[in-house]
Amino acid sequence: MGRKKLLIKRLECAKARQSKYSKRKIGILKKAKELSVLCDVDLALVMFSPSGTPSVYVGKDKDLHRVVERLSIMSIEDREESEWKNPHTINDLAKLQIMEDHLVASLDCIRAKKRDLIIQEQQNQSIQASLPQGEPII
Amino acid sequence: MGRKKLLIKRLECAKARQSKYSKRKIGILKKAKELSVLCDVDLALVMFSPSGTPSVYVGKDKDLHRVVERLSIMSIEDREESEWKNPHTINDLAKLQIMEDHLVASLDCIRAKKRDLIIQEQQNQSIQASLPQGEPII
DNA sequence: GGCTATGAATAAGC
DNA sequence: GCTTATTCATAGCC
Repeated sequence: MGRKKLLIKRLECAKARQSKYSKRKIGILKKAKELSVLCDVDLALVMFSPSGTPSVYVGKDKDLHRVVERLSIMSIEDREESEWKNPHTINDLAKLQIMEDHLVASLDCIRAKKRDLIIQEQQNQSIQASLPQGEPII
Repeated sequence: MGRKKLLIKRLECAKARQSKYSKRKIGILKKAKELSVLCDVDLALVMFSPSGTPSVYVGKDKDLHRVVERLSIMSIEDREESEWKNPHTINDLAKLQIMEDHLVASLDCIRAKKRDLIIQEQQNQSIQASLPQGEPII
Protein backbone atom coordinates (compact mmCIF):
# COMPACT_ATOMS: atom_id res chain seq x y z
CA MET A 1 0.00 0.00 0.00
CA GLY A 2 1.26 3.50 -0.46
CA ARG A 3 2.45 5.47 -3.45
CA LYS A 4 4.60 2.65 -4.76
CA LYS A 5 4.87 -1.06 -4.20
CA LEU A 6 7.56 -1.82 -1.63
CA LEU A 7 9.72 -4.92 -1.86
CA ILE A 8 9.87 -6.79 1.43
CA LYS A 9 13.57 -6.91 2.12
CA ARG A 10 15.78 -5.42 4.80
CA LEU A 11 16.07 -1.66 4.46
CA GLU A 12 19.77 -0.92 4.33
CA CYS A 13 19.55 2.64 5.64
CA ALA A 14 19.30 2.59 9.43
CA LYS A 15 17.35 5.83 9.45
CA ALA A 16 14.82 4.36 7.03
CA ARG A 17 14.48 1.25 9.19
CA GLN A 18 13.69 3.29 12.29
CA SER A 19 11.21 5.45 10.40
CA LYS A 20 9.46 2.48 8.79
CA TYR A 21 9.31 0.72 12.14
CA SER A 22 7.67 3.69 13.83
CA LYS A 23 4.89 3.71 11.26
CA ARG A 24 4.25 -0.01 10.89
CA LYS A 25 4.43 -0.68 14.62
CA ILE A 26 1.26 1.36 15.08
CA GLY A 27 -0.49 -0.60 12.35
CA ILE A 28 0.36 -4.05 13.61
CA LEU A 29 -0.47 -3.18 17.23
CA LYS A 30 -3.89 -2.08 16.03
CA LYS A 31 -4.34 -5.28 14.03
CA ALA A 32 -3.39 -7.38 17.04
CA LYS A 33 -5.88 -5.61 19.26
CA GLU A 34 -8.67 -5.89 16.69
CA LEU A 35 -8.07 -9.61 16.24
CA SER A 36 -7.99 -10.24 19.95
CA VAL A 37 -11.20 -8.29 20.61
CA LEU A 38 -13.23 -9.43 17.60
CA CYS A 39 -12.40 -13.11 18.03
CA ASP A 40 -12.03 -13.10 21.82
CA VAL A 41 -8.64 -14.67 21.47
CA ASP A 42 -5.49 -14.93 23.57
CA LEU A 43 -2.71 -13.11 21.81
CA ALA A 44 0.72 -11.74 22.59
CA LEU A 45 2.83 -9.50 20.37
CA VAL A 46 6.30 -8.29 21.35
CA MET A 47 8.58 -6.24 19.12
CA PHE A 48 11.91 -4.53 19.65
CA SER A 49 12.66 -1.31 17.81
CA PRO A 50 15.96 -1.13 15.93
CA SER A 51 17.28 0.67 19.01
CA GLY A 52 15.99 -2.07 21.31
CA THR A 53 12.90 -0.50 22.87
CA PRO A 54 10.19 -3.13 23.35
CA SER A 55 6.55 -2.67 22.38
CA VAL A 56 4.00 -5.13 23.64
CA TYR A 57 0.37 -5.99 23.19
CA VAL A 58 -1.27 -8.77 25.16
CA GLY A 59 -4.92 -9.56 24.52
CA LYS A 60 -7.51 -11.18 26.74
CA ASP A 61 -5.56 -13.64 28.87
CA LYS A 62 -3.71 -11.65 31.47
CA ASP A 63 -1.64 -14.66 32.46
CA LEU A 64 0.28 -14.11 29.27
CA HIS A 65 1.44 -10.82 30.75
CA ARG A 66 3.95 -12.38 33.09
CA VAL A 67 5.47 -14.55 30.40
CA VAL A 68 5.67 -11.66 27.98
CA GLU A 69 7.36 -9.52 30.59
CA ARG A 70 9.96 -12.19 30.98
CA LEU A 71 10.25 -12.37 27.20
CA SER A 72 10.98 -8.65 27.08
CA ILE A 73 13.48 -8.70 29.90
CA MET A 74 15.33 -11.71 28.53
CA SER A 75 15.58 -10.30 25.05
CA ILE A 76 16.83 -6.95 26.26
CA GLU A 77 19.39 -8.79 28.31
CA ASP A 78 20.48 -10.84 25.28
CA ARG A 79 20.78 -7.70 23.18
CA GLU A 80 22.93 -5.88 25.70
CA GLU A 81 25.10 -8.90 26.14
CA SER A 82 25.79 -8.98 22.40
CA GLU A 83 26.61 -5.27 22.48
CA TRP A 84 28.98 -5.90 25.34
CA LYS A 85 31.05 -2.73 25.47
CA ASN A 86 30.73 -0.86 28.72
CA PRO A 87 30.98 -2.32 32.21
CA HIS A 88 27.48 -1.43 33.38
CA THR A 89 27.73 -4.50 35.51
CA ILE A 90 25.66 -3.37 38.46
CA ASN A 91 22.71 -2.66 36.22
CA ASP A 92 23.01 -6.08 34.60
CA LEU A 93 23.20 -7.76 37.98
CA ALA A 94 19.98 -6.03 38.98
CA LYS A 95 18.28 -7.29 35.83
CA LEU A 96 19.54 -10.80 36.38
CA GLN A 97 18.20 -10.63 39.90
CA ILE A 98 14.78 -9.61 38.58
CA MET A 99 14.84 -12.48 36.12
CA GLU A 100 15.89 -14.91 38.81
CA ASP A 101 13.08 -13.74 41.08
CA HIS A 102 10.55 -14.16 38.30
CA LEU A 103 11.76 -17.66 37.52
CA VAL A 104 11.76 -18.70 41.17
CA ALA A 105 8.20 -17.46 41.52
CA SER A 106 7.16 -19.41 38.43
CA LEU A 107 8.85 -22.52 39.72
CA ASP A 108 7.09 -22.24 43.07
CA CYS A 109 3.80 -21.91 41.25
CA ILE A 110 4.43 -24.95 39.06
CA ARG A 111 5.62 -27.11 41.94
CA ALA A 112 2.53 -26.18 43.92
CA LYS A 113 0.38 -27.27 40.98
CA LYS A 114 2.28 -30.53 40.79
CA ARG A 115 1.69 -31.19 44.48
CA ASP A 116 -2.02 -30.48 44.09
CA LEU A 117 -2.29 -32.83 41.15
CA ILE A 118 -0.47 -35.60 42.93
CA ILE A 119 -2.66 -35.26 46.03
CA GLN A 120 -5.78 -35.18 43.91
CA GLU A 121 -4.66 -38.28 42.05
CA GLN A 122 -4.11 -40.12 45.32
CA GLN A 123 -7.59 -39.16 46.51
CA ASN A 124 -9.13 -40.39 43.26
CA GLN A 125 -7.39 -43.71 43.71
CA SER A 126 -8.58 -44.19 47.28
CA ILE A 127 -12.15 -43.27 46.32
CA GLN A 128 -11.99 -45.78 43.52
CA ALA A 129 -10.59 -48.43 45.84
CA SER A 130 -13.47 -47.93 48.29
CA LEU A 131 -16.17 -48.23 45.63
CA PRO A 132 -18.19 -51.46 45.30
CA GLN A 133 -16.93 -53.73 42.58
CA GLY A 134 -18.35 -52.95 39.11
CA GLU A 135 -17.19 -52.51 35.61
CA PRO A 136 -13.60 -51.28 35.60
CA ILE A 137 -13.34 -47.62 34.63
CA ILE A 138 -11.11 -47.21 31.59
CA MET B 1 -11.79 -2.49 5.02
CA GLY B 2 -14.23 -4.67 3.19
CA ARG B 3 -17.74 -4.10 1.95
CA LYS B 4 -18.85 -2.41 5.16
CA LYS B 5 -17.17 -0.84 8.15
CA LEU B 6 -16.94 -3.36 10.96
CA LEU B 7 -17.21 -2.31 14.60
CA ILE B 8 -14.42 -3.72 16.70
CA LYS B 9 -16.27 -5.62 19.39
CA ARG B 10 -16.48 -9.29 20.29
CA LEU B 11 -18.41 -11.27 17.70
CA GLU B 12 -21.13 -13.08 19.59
CA CYS B 13 -21.53 -15.96 17.13
CA ALA B 14 -18.83 -18.55 17.77
CA LYS B 15 -18.89 -19.64 14.15
CA ALA B 16 -18.28 -16.06 13.03
CA ARG B 17 -15.40 -15.73 15.50
CA GLN B 18 -13.63 -18.79 14.13
CA SER B 19 -14.17 -17.67 10.54
CA LYS B 20 -12.96 -14.15 11.19
CA TYR B 21 -9.95 -15.46 13.05
CA SER B 22 -8.96 -17.72 10.16
CA LYS B 23 -8.91 -14.78 7.76
CA ARG B 24 -7.28 -12.15 9.96
CA LYS B 25 -4.66 -14.53 11.31
CA ILE B 26 -3.16 -14.74 7.83
CA GLY B 27 -3.09 -10.97 7.54
CA ILE B 28 -1.40 -10.26 10.84
CA LEU B 29 1.17 -13.02 10.38
CA LYS B 30 2.09 -11.43 7.07
CA LYS B 31 2.35 -8.00 8.69
CA ALA B 32 4.56 -9.37 11.44
CA LYS B 33 6.90 -10.99 8.97
CA GLU B 34 7.09 -7.86 6.79
CA LEU B 35 7.88 -5.67 9.78
CA SER B 36 10.54 -8.01 11.05
CA VAL B 37 12.23 -8.32 7.63
CA LEU B 38 11.98 -4.69 6.53
CA CYS B 39 13.21 -3.24 9.81
CA ASP B 40 15.47 -6.15 10.81
CA VAL B 41 13.72 -6.36 14.12
CA ASP B 42 13.21 -8.97 16.83
CA LEU B 43 9.57 -9.84 17.00
CA ALA B 44 7.35 -12.54 18.47
CA LEU B 45 3.66 -13.05 17.79
CA VAL B 46 1.61 -15.82 19.41
CA MET B 47 -2.12 -16.30 18.98
CA PHE B 48 -4.55 -18.96 20.07
CA SER B 49 -7.52 -19.76 17.87
CA PRO B 50 -10.93 -19.84 19.57
CA SER B 51 -10.44 -23.60 19.78
CA GLY B 52 -7.00 -23.19 21.35
CA THR B 53 -4.63 -23.97 18.48
CA PRO B 54 -1.57 -21.74 18.69
CA SER B 55 -0.08 -19.87 15.74
CA VAL B 56 3.35 -18.35 16.08
CA TYR B 57 5.68 -16.11 14.20
CA VAL B 58 9.14 -15.29 15.52
CA GLY B 59 11.31 -12.95 13.52
CA LYS B 60 15.08 -12.59 13.42
CA ASP B 61 16.27 -13.47 16.90
CA LYS B 62 15.99 -17.21 17.27
CA ASP B 63 16.56 -16.96 21.00
CA LEU B 64 12.99 -15.79 21.24
CA HIS B 65 11.93 -19.22 20.00
CA ARG B 66 12.52 -20.96 23.30
CA VAL B 67 10.63 -18.37 25.27
CA VAL B 68 7.75 -18.40 22.82
CA GLU B 69 7.56 -22.16 23.00
CA ARG B 70 7.23 -21.89 26.73
CA LEU B 71 4.61 -19.19 26.23
CA SER B 72 2.59 -21.56 24.05
CA ILE B 73 2.91 -24.49 26.42
CA MET B 74 1.94 -22.44 29.47
CA SER B 75 -1.07 -20.93 27.79
CA ILE B 76 -2.31 -24.26 26.53
CA GLU B 77 -1.88 -25.54 30.06
CA ASP B 78 -3.89 -22.63 31.47
CA ARG B 79 -6.64 -23.22 28.91
CA GLU B 80 -6.95 -26.89 29.71
CA GLU B 81 -6.98 -26.12 33.38
CA SER B 82 -9.95 -23.79 32.93
CA GLU B 83 -11.74 -26.53 30.99
CA TRP B 84 -11.19 -28.83 33.90
CA LYS B 85 -13.57 -31.70 33.24
CA ASN B 86 -11.80 -34.99 32.76
CA PRO B 87 -9.07 -36.40 34.97
CA HIS B 88 -6.28 -36.40 32.37
CA THR B 89 -4.00 -35.88 35.30
CA ILE B 90 -1.05 -37.85 34.10
CA ASN B 91 -0.85 -35.79 30.95
CA ASP B 92 -0.96 -32.58 32.98
CA LEU B 93 1.74 -33.81 35.30
CA ALA B 94 3.97 -34.54 32.32
CA LYS B 95 3.43 -31.02 31.02
CA LEU B 96 4.15 -29.50 34.41
CA GLN B 97 7.32 -31.55 34.54
CA ILE B 98 8.39 -30.15 31.14
CA MET B 99 7.70 -26.64 32.35
CA GLU B 100 9.60 -27.23 35.55
CA ASP B 101 12.58 -28.59 33.63
CA HIS B 102 12.57 -25.57 31.35
CA LEU B 103 12.47 -23.18 34.28
CA VAL B 104 15.20 -24.99 36.16
CA ALA B 105 17.41 -24.82 33.07
CA SER B 106 16.74 -21.09 32.73
CA LEU B 107 17.52 -20.53 36.39
CA ASP B 108 20.81 -22.40 36.09
CA CYS B 109 21.70 -20.25 33.11
CA ILE B 110 20.88 -17.01 34.91
CA ARG B 111 22.72 -17.97 38.08
CA ALA B 112 25.78 -18.86 36.03
CA LYS B 113 25.62 -15.43 34.41
CA LYS B 114 25.35 -13.81 37.82
CA ARG B 115 28.42 -15.67 39.05
CA ASP B 116 30.38 -14.59 35.97
CA LEU B 117 29.40 -10.97 36.45
CA ILE B 118 30.31 -10.96 40.10
CA ILE B 119 33.71 -12.49 39.41
CA GLN B 120 34.33 -10.03 36.60
CA GLU B 121 33.37 -7.15 38.86
CA GLN B 122 35.82 -8.31 41.52
CA GLN B 123 38.59 -8.52 38.95
CA ASN B 124 37.83 -4.99 37.71
CA GLN B 125 38.09 -3.72 41.27
CA SER B 126 41.44 -5.36 41.93
CA ILE B 127 42.81 -4.01 38.63
CA GLN B 128 41.60 -0.56 39.56
CA ALA B 129 43.13 -0.83 43.04
CA SER B 130 46.52 -1.68 41.54
CA LEU B 131 46.49 1.32 39.18
CA PRO B 132 48.53 4.47 40.01
CA GLN B 133 46.49 7.19 41.65
CA GLY B 134 44.71 9.55 39.25
CA GLU B 135 41.39 11.26 38.86
CA PRO B 136 38.66 9.16 40.44
CA ILE B 137 36.52 7.39 37.84
CA ILE B 138 32.86 8.31 38.29
C1' DG C 1 -11.64 -21.50 0.89
C1' DG C 2 -12.38 -18.26 -3.55
C1' DC C 3 -14.47 -13.68 -5.33
C1' DT C 4 -14.98 -8.37 -5.59
C1' DA C 5 -16.29 -3.92 -3.69
C1' DT C 6 -14.77 -1.22 -0.22
C1' DG C 7 -12.39 0.52 3.85
C1' DA C 8 -7.64 0.74 5.79
C1' DA C 9 -2.77 0.95 5.99
C1' DT C 10 0.94 3.14 4.33
C1' DA C 11 5.01 4.98 0.72
C1' DA C 12 6.48 9.25 -0.60
C1' DG C 13 6.84 13.59 0.19
C1' DC C 14 6.39 17.82 3.52
C1' DG D 1 4.68 13.96 12.61
C1' DC D 2 0.90 15.38 8.74
C1' DT D 3 -1.08 14.67 3.95
C1' DT D 4 -2.49 12.22 -0.09
C1' DA D 5 -2.08 8.87 -3.84
C1' DT D 6 -1.94 4.03 -3.96
C1' DT D 7 -1.69 -0.55 -2.76
C1' DC D 8 -3.38 -3.91 0.49
C1' DA D 9 -6.50 -6.37 3.63
C1' DT D 10 -10.81 -7.91 4.21
C1' DA D 11 -16.49 -7.86 4.85
C1' DG D 12 -20.03 -9.87 2.88
C1' DC D 13 -21.19 -13.54 -0.25
C1' DC D 14 -21.11 -18.12 -2.33
